[in-house]
Amino acid sequence: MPLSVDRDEGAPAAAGSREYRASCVNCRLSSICLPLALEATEIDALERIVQRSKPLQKGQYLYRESEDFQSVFAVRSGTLKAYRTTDDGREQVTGFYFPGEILGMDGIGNNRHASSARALETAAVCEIPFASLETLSAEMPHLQRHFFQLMSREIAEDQQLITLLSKSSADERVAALLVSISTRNARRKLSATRFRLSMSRVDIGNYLGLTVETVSRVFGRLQKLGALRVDNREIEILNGDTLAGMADAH
Amino acid sequence: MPLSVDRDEGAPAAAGSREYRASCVNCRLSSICLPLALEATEIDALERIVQRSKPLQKGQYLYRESEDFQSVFAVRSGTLKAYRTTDDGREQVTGFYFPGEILGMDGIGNNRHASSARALETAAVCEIPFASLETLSAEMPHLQRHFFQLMSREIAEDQQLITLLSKSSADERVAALLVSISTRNARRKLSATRFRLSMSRVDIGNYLGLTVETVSRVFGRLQKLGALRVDNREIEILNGDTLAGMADAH
DNA sequence: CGCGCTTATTGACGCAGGTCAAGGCCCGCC
DNA sequence: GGCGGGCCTTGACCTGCGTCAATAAGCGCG
Repeated sequence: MPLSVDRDEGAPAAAGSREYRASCVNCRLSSICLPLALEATEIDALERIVQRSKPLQKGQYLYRESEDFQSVFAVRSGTLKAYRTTDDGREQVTGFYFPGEILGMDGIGNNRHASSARALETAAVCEIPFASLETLSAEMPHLQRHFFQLMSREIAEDQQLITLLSKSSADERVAALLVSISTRNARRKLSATRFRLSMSRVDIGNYLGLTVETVSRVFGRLQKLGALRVDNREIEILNGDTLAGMADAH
Repeated sequence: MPLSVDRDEGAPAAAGSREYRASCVNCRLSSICLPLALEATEIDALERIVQRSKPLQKGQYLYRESEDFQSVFAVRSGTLKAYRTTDDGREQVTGFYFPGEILGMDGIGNNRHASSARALETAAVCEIPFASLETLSAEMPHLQRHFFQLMSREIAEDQQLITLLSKSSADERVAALLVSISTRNARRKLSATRFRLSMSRVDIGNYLGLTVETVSRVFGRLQKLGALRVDNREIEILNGDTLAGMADAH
């Protein structure tokens, strides 16, 4: 199997190459994951600390809750889910991560991962050792700021999920997730209206605080409304306005 | 009214003083809000950027959603709540902040506050201009790390709330909040078993995704169980184990 | 001290979504 | 290609919490 696992792969490696050094310069995801203001020499310094590792197979762990925290990760291709396990064994999916997005930042606080992360499909990530990142950040104000911003946005996004869980109906929750995925696809220049869900109904339900059955019924309802066409995991958004309307309001 | 508004006030100002310069050295909350590893000269540099401002009266805003972000704030005394308003006007309380805790970090990401914050009772805060904090962080590795950690912990806490909202019953949610308040009180060397709630039932319900009526009924139930004594806003925890048991598991 | 307001409690009732159960479909594997 | 196991859908029923409503209890204020 070639190194490139998916069309999202940032910089396609030369066929047969085993070269795992990252190349942020050529990565077409850099606009999402890097601060734009970095200069060439700065990107170079960053590249030197970033490690590109072997692709993860579906179901493989990137890291596990309460493991020592060493690095944060940028998704190159594929999708991952992060989740935490409660004391009585229930899981809570806390996020889905698409190419260009950063995960693992919840481990910084206690030097220990606060959640587990695993691949929903074959996925490749860049590993960014946090100690190096800290050192580099002290020298590169843009980078420092960028990471403060990334973390802050993660907070803001979690707060949005909190609001969703606390105040919205099942229909609104599912609509909001679909809109979110659609928006994130658009940012990666993929179709905002047709895509394949990489996560199961169970994961969706878990993330949104709903049961599988309810998720399924909601898909049915949205389809009947003409907002959506659902064929198993293939989604086509027929009426984005309807969906957006449900998503961010009453 | 004297400057000192509450026994939580970090460094009691000399009577009649109008001196709003902060004194982190003398502040007995510094163990919560500052990195322990800072050296005296470093604390000094930090103090120079921290501003201590006029106390807020109950209901006054510290900042409002979508205002320009300038600073983060450390609570000196009193309690604040942070909340965001959805497009259709509903509010979601995203957190309560007690002395020693930092709020406003969700504004860094977009240079714009992602939530509003107002005082639940008379409260005093230290203002920490973020631009200065960034500059200083680049020079002081301990400080940089400390803020990364603070933000990371905020993420982890939000994720805990997500889990609570998504997976727990009304009883469990209320129990979890009480345990959280109790723990935070203990950290400030206050009683972990007897305290006065600074927030209304409405705020509690809003935060936990419940109605006032449900919160009220839960208090009733917990009381009948003998876990609690409730007298309006006065709480006495009679059986912390029962409560903790409900809080963090099924 | 009594007036009016906000906050809290309590009860009766309804419904969104959970639960349980059954059946169909997709897909990897031999 | 057909077998097996997970994934998804659909239906019938049940329940925890929301909603509505009425009353009470705290509290600032004149």
